[in-house]
Amino acid sequence: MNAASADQPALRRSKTDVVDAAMSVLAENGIAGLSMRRIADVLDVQVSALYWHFPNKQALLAAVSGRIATGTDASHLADSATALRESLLAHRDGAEVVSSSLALGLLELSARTQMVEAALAAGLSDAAAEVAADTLVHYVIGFTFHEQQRLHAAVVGAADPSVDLSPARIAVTGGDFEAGLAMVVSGIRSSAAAAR
Amino acid sequence: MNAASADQPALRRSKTDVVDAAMSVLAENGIAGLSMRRIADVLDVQVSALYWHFPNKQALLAAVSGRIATGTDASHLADSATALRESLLAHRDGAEVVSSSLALGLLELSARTQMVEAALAAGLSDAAAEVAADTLVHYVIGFTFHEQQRLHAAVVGAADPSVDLSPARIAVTGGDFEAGLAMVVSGIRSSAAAAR
DNA sequence: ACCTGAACACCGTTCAAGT
DNA sequence: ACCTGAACACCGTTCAAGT
Repeated sequence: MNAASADQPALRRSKTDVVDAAMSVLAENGIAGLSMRRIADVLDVQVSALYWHFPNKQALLAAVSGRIATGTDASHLADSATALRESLLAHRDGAEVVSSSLALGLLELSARTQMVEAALAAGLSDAAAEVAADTLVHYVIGFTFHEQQRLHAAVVGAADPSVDLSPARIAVTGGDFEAGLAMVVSGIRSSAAAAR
Repeated sequence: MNAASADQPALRRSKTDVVDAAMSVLAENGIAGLSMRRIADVLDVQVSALYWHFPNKQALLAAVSGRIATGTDASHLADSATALRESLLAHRDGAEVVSSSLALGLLELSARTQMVEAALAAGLSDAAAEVAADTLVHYVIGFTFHEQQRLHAAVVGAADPSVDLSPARIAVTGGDFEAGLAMVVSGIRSSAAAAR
């Protein structure tokens, strides 16, 4: 017989376990299916148990956001932006999840910190570097959010049929991101040149 | 006695009436409180009646989005962006409502069309003009979305206390938008110069 | 310290039936 | 053509109570 017998009190879950479960629900069901009940099911626990670990759903979502937007090290503006975009793309609805936590002030983006440093190194003033970082973050999240919602709409078939979902158009998206990014970065650089 | 006596069959509602009701619920309760039941209450109608006018909530939201992002005429990139931003700011949670309809391909932005034209006039190629317009739209919506969620968080008190909500910081936001906008526009212009 | 069980006050959507 | 009434399958959150 096993040391853990069948009538043992149920094993304790950590905050980490709860976030793990949330990540797997997100991967399988997307943000629309990321409910407290489904997370509880994965953990084989009552919904109310989750509220011992997190005060509410938004706090749990903030922890999930932290898992999605992992720290990266990049010293150039474009590299930080690309790294942020890749971390968002690596998880279903990543941009939307991160966007909500960010807007509520529940998440600090390491990519943003890197962008501020890169902007300072490029010669921007403190205030301009903050603005530049926010501008880049907004661009990356906005673009990726839009892209991920369209991908999901394509799968579900909920989108307007006039939306162009042809493979050629989808494939081109990566290039569009980089083209727009180049414009934003060049604008940031020229604002440094203007201040010099 | 009035021509419309009390036992008359209830008066018919138009699609316009439904959207009107949705607009007033949005103004009073925000997007989180914009439920089909509340809209039905305003119209003094059963929830199911709304489904005769709109196939689902997203379609109704798209109509609401059309009301928010009203057509404007501007011939410069920065003017179109500012006009779009102002239309979003004029309605509670305007950026979030428009963002979701846009991502699902259920809304055409006249501001975006104007931006494409302005970019072409500035000398961009067709493809670059599309990218430029999308970049600007992402910037405007991302910035305004973030700003409106923070304003709401400030009212509700749901935000992290470390978030700086001092009047000075809030007042400075308008300037930050324009500073970031100037960077993006300058980047777009320089991409035209590079292609020349 | 961590969880159960049950309840509260909601959701969006469907559908037969009425006028 | 437009709406009612009722139901279905969900939500997030709270709270007394258990171990």
